[in-house]
Amino acid sequence: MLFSTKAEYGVRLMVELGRQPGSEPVALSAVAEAERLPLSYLEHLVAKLRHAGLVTSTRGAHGGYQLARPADEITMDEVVEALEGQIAPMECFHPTPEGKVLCSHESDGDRACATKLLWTRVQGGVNKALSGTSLADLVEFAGPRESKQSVGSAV
Amino acid sequence: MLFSTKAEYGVRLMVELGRQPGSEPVALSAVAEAERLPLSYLEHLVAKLRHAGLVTSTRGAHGGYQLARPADEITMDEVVEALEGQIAPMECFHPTPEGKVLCSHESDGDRACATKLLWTRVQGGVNKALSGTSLADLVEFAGPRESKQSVGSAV
DNA sequence: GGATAACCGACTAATCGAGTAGGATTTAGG
DNA sequence: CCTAAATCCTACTCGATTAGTCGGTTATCC
Repeated sequence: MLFSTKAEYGVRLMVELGRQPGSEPVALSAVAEAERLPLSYLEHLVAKLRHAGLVTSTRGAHGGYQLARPADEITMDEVVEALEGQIAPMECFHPTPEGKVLCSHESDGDRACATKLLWTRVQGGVNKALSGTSLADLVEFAGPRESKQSVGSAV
Repeated sequence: MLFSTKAEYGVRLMVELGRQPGSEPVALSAVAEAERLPLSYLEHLVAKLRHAGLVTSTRGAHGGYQLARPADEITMDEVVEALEGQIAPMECFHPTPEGKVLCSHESDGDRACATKLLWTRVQGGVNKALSGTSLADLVEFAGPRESKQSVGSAV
């Protein structure tokens, strides 16, 4: 598996927030029930999303969570990275702030790391998929609440 | 991390086999030494590659391993899948023999799984990167033995 | 003040990754 | 035939991570 249920649950949580029409916060317990996910586990995940600045919270009665930004300004690479940590195909892969890629094997001496080409391509593919998909895309795909719409194979 | 060191080590092992010029088998201990990897761990990995029909072995003294096919006929999706198992972004993702994708949440009743769109795109990106890269590409990228050639940033 | 809900940290069970260890089997060469 | 070199195979360990649970604290609305 490329990703764990943290990404899965967390994305579903975000979609659930994104499909809420109003501007009132929605309680985590409501999300947990709607998605049939354990509330106490969601608490951990939503904390990560909050620390990443993707959701805001209001405490106390009638409190809950909201998206920090409109859904079409949230890309899924932010979401998945907040939940799973740095997205790199391999342990030795350290993207620098300037966008370059360092491979810790590079200092091996006699040659460039043979696998670098492959992992670079894989990371490119994943990154493109994640950053090219917004939360709004998923909300639209999921359709309005309670109405199961037929979903074509166009992806 | 998307992949573990199983993929990393296994790919490096394959590259090492691919850069051997002759048709004689190379001993795993030679690969282990060249790549500075633990021999006993490589044994596990090469077993997976053998079961997948990617390498052949000859036992006994002067035995070792060889590629089962020319390097340009081996694509990296085969290699990585042999080492890591089915490449799916998420637990719930089950590709059918016909190439379609099933999501176990699909039976949730009230709607299609909201995350399906995202994981489908991610899988597409990874698959394209892996199946679009052959072992020969990596062998060429790594360059000939013992001569570190300058590697451009073109990827 | 009580109910509601976010927040926080500690704990747990199961699984997986990354090896190690030890042996059994096969084969080339002397 | 004997031995060294190799593949092959099973079992084991140790640590990290996943997927949670649990109990308690704080903040807020009514």
